[in-house]
Amino acid sequence: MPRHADTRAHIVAAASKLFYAEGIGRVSVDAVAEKAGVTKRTLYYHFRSKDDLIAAYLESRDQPNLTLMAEWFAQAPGGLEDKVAAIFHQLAQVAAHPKWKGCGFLRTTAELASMPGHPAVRIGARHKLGFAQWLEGEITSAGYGEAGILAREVLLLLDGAFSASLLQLDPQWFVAAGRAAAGLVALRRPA
Amino acid sequence: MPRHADTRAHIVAAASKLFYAEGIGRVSVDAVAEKAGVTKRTLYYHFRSKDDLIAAYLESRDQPNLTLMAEWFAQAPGGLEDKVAAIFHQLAQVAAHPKWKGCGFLRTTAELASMPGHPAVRIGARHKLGFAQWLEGEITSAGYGEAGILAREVLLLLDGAFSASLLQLDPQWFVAAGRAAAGLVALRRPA
DNA sequence: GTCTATAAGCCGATAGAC
DNA sequence: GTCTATCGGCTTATAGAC
Repeated sequence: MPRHADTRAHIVAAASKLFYAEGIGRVSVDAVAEKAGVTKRTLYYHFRSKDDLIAAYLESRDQPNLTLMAEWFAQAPGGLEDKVAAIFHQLAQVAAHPKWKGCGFLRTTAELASMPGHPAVRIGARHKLGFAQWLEGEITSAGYGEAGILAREVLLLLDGAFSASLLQLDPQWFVAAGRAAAGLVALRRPA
Repeated sequence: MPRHADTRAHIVAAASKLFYAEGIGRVSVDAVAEKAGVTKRTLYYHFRSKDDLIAAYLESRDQPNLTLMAEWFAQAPGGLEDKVAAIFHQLAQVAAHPKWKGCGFLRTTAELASMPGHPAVRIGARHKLGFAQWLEGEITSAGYGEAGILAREVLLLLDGAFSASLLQLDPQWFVAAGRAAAGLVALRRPA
């Protein structure tokens, strides 16, 4: 058990596992503290409130998730269509695991829909826009047109696939979404 | 206040308003009973548990929501592209209202992600598949090919737009999704 | 309308580093 | 000694159940 330096990081890691697995509303601060191996007092020393802890949870997943998708994209062979489709195919693999429970950003913001100004909602919104902006850059680099529109269309299909796969418990929705995304990309292929 | 016959329906109506506005986890059974004007005793006479009440909430929104979208589709002028796009444009209008909080089916099932067998999740899954099947029939009637695939692609864009509009608080995502959907439909236009 | 469990959040005290 | 990070226990509100 770390004594001071990375106690905060340990708490965030414990919170991430529980919040993702159960949903933020079903996880108590007591449960997070117990999982992290600290007392509630210590937890409240590092975080002002549960809401702050929720925001830290999403913040901690922002860059890792974007990096992972960027790696899938970069390592996929073929043209832009194939690289975009690769993100969906990798997600279909991930979604097949029993512990997969959809997109933590979407689920968390769905739970916080009645609190529009919540810091975690802002972080979720920024995360999704960050993905679209990164993808827009890749589309532009590949020489395709209407990069901004196209990147947003892919994001729509991605979030739709997160929702449908979770609801139907069927990762094949990612495959279907990937095909649709590749089709939309192909529509803008430069001459 | 109704005395016996449709007490159950009144409870469901009260629950629907509260669950949609606040999320199922943030609404207590007490709050539903008070809003419905019944005692908790009466509520537990009509529903075995809060989970049953949640399932009844989604069940009560299934047909009305499908009917509404079918009406938007039927009343829109133009070809299949225009009729599909009309659903998205109408939803953009609805999403502009301050009380709009996304799709109740998606938000509820997101909250219940850790309970895959929950009756409300099954109802949500059936609702979305019902939409896709209805749309598949319309696409087939219009003479377009690959109706099943196309209907699912439209559903993916629809659910993506629900997620993005809620997260970014921007109904324009429905317009963007509608354009993408119309594009995918046009790809399958019969010769 | 009462019961019991549990939620979020707060306070008094203290061990160890400098 | 002071300051930082920790702990155990406590308060108030509210949950679902009967």
